[in-house]
Amino acid sequence: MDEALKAVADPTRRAVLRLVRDDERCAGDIAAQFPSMSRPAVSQHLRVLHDAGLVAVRQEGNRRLYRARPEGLADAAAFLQEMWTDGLTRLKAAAERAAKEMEER
Amino acid sequence: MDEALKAVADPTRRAVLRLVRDDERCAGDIAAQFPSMSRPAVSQHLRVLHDAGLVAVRQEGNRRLYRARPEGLADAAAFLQEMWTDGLTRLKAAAERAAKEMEER
DNA sequence: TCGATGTGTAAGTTGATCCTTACACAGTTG
DNA sequence: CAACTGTGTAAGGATCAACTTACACATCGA
Repeated sequence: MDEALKAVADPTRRAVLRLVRDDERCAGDIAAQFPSMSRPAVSQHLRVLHDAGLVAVRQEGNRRLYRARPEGLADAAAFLQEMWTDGLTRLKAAAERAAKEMEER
Repeated sequence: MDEALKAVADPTRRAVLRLVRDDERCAGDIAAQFPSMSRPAVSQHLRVLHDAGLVAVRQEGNRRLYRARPEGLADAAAFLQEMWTDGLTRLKAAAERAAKEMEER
């Protein structure tokens, strides 16, 4: 989970994930979306995503096709859900308690 | 959002967030939960969390009281929601299409 | 006012990240 | 077989991240 969150904390990698979420894409195709950085840099980002279990690879002839593996985000999503949703619920409850107290004076 | 995800990618900081999710706690109290690392180290983690908007601080006399700020996770949670929930939906749909194709042969 | 308490900040070390260029290598095509 | 394509890996540099110890400061209590 650590690895997944760290992987997703980088904006380039998030963009890559969005690219391969709907369609399988080959490495060069992905790299072409990032003209500001070298192809090996993108290749390394793909490696990080793969090591974190966030993408799957499939070789087809000469190319490597990547696609997103949403399951890899399960734990990270669970944590954020816990902290965010539940946290907001508690915040709201606390705010309501506070409002009530104000009223009672 | 970058900052929030990076902050949350560290296991110590996630533990800190859990600690201050329900109750306000003072810095020393928090640091005491991590006997394996120095107090300044925890103080620095608190700074990172604060800079990322994930905790709020309040001074009370001598101590500083921290509490979680779930709103700070909004964007990060939205991204994971998008990648994870939607991604799984798509995966499921794809699997069903594949099953149908198998059947039709 | 003075010592004790609670915390943040400075400086420095070590290891991780991110990117670049150069290179290696398999598969495709003529 | 030879040149071409598509991609990963190696090596190195610049920056960042996570600690540690030492220190600075404000507040509290006698």
